[in-house]
Amino acid sequence: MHVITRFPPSPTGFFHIGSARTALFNYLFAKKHGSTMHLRFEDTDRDRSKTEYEDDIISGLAWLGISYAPEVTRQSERLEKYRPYIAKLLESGAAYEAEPSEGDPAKKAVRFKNPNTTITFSDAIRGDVSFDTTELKDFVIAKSVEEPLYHLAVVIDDHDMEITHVIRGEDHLSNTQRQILIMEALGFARPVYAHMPLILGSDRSKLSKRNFAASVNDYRILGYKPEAFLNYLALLGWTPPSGKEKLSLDEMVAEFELSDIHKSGAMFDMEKLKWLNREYLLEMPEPLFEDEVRQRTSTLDWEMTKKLTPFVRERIHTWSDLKNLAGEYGYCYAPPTLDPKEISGKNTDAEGAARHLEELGHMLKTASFENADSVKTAVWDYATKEGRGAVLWPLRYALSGRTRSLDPFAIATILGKEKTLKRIDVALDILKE
RNA sequence: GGCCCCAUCGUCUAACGGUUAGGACGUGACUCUUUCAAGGUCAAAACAGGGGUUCGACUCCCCUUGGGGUCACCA
Repeated sequence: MHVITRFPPSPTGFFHIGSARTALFNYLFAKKHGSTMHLRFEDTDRDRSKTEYEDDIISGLAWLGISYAPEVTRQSERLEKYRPYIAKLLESGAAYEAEPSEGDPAKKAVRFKNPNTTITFSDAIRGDVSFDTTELKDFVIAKSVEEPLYHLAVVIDDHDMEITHVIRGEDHLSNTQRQILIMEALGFARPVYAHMPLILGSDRSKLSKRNFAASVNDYRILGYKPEAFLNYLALLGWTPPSGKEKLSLDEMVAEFELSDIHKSGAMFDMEKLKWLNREYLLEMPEPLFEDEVRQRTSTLDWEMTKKLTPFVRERIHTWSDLKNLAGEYGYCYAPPTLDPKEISGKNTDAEGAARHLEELGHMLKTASFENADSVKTAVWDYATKEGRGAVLWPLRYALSGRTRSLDPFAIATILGKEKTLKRIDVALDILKE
């Protein structure tokens, strides 16, 4: 099948997650058919269009790994291309110059002469859809003979770019009738339409720019991996035939079909995104993961953070969970302040805690600190004999100064033998006071 | 309000006339366990309502209800 798709954002706001999914599906479909997607900025509204928004969209696409044909088009740069078509419509009587333009009284707006018919088109996702165009009246298609408006520009661009499939949000469903009307007046062939369901906010309404984290860039800042975010986006409104929930971009391409896109809107569930992101974090190769952690914790002592990393890896969902590292695992970076009342825990008393810590100190002096297991092996029999709670709580507390922390074997491994023994001594001194 | 689209657990979804209506996230319990997580096991949780069609409807048709979109010289 011959396929050419396009992603036509209007640079009037930051890259929205709904737009990102539209881009993704257009990319997937094109790629699936050995074709490419075209990026086209719909910036006929010069007042609202900003280059900073273009930049945001471009960098967002790059972040997500969605590629497109190298030649990017802008409607603002194609103004002269539209003129002959407007002239043609005027000439054939399909359109006429009407009242003065709102912005400029010297110019006349161009209205499309509505034939008042019924337009029926077949949507790849929804089947046949019909509209009676009568209520559209004679709608305006250009501010003047040289300033086309959205519907006209889209139709001409899609024709010139030989777009075969228009995959866009459901919010464009009722726009389609206008565009088909123009298309027919111009004698253009119809593309295949596919109107995707909308991504809904937690109140089930359209995810607007006012909603929290509606921009792609928000997710980069929140510390999500682009692969995970993209994967989640794909799942909102599409289920691959394999039923897989975790799939790479290439796997998506292989499985993608328009007919598998859903019809109804889907709420964005941050919790599931977090879960998926953790899955991606967990499967990262060790060196890559360490590298990311290092870059994101540059203010901390890397020697220590590096040792902490394997334990942290199990516990984070997004990179931003790393922000709390110094707080959450402060005891790794600096000796804790101990509360004498907390040292013993609830399974023993101060006397017992002191006895156990003393004994643990002896055992750990000759133990291997190679890894958490080796530390565990050194003290496990003793702890089991004396009561694990009675032995291990004082140890863990002596090392962390926290009622909640990593397990004592992990902490000991991270700290190393010297610091571990030192902290046990400190705790003992406090107990003896 | 007119027009259009949509309707399965709280959420994302599977089912394409015949299933104890399945899975995932989340939630709860239990387990593991020195704490907190993670892990393991189990559980609760849905076909919006009403009519048809059919031997048989989550699946097909109609109506109602509900939700959403759209009605610019924005895109």
